[in-house]
Amino acid sequence: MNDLRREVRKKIENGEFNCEKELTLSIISGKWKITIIYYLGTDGTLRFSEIKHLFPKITHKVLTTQVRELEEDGIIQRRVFPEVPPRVEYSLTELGQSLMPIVLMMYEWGKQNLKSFNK
Amino acid sequence: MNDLRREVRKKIENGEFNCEKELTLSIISGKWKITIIYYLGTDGTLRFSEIKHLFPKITHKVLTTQVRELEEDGIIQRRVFPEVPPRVEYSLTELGQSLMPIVLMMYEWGKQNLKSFNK
DNA sequence: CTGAATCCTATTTGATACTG
DNA sequence: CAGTATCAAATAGGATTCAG
Repeated sequence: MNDLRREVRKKIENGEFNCEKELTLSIISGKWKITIIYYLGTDGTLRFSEIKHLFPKITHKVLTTQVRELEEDGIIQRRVFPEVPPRVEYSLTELGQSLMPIVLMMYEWGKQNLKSFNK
Repeated sequence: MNDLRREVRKKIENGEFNCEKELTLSIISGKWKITIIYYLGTDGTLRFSEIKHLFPKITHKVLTTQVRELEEDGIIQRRVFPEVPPRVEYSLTELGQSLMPIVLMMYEWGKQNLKSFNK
């Protein structure tokens, strides 16, 4: 769905309208992004390895690209500690924080409607 | 991103937790879905051709699959009128209506943060 | 520990043409 | 008008390996 990301940014540059919802969607779309945002929003700060631990099935590379895109979008902050071995901590930016209400609402909606989908 | 759709449904069947947010995301993910939901939520009922008209660039086939998936997820209702030429009208179900606050929030967030992304 | 580079595959979207 | 079928293109996600 990163097609959306690029496409929406292009639309914005061109001053096209009607892409506000797509903008928001394009940011949180990605198999792990909302959950990453959710955890960072509730836990505060997490190391790369801690996030990786939260998703047993995520690949190293995939996590890297997901956080990188979120960083590009200004949603999360990446702080590198010049140590050996390296330590990298991620946290929500203010912009990312402002996304939390939406994420929480999605969480609530999902919780309330889980049964409907459990055939 | 319909990979998510299938995957989340499987998780739900297996009684796995922590997929509430993904459930919500999996429903609205898709290049045109939130916008379709948005229009149906504000305009009420729309014919297939009317929706198609709203998205000059959408393909016949793609629109078909998007509405079909939304229908499968119980978000929209499809009413077929046995006429010639055929008429098919789409509208939000109650479940779909309950999604509107989220869609509207995404709209607002996008509107307020458009500038941040317009470098 | 974090992450970069490759390579590979499944999925999604799109183009096009055909049907009742 | 609405929908289907087929085929092609793009890309997101994953497996694996190497590096500082």
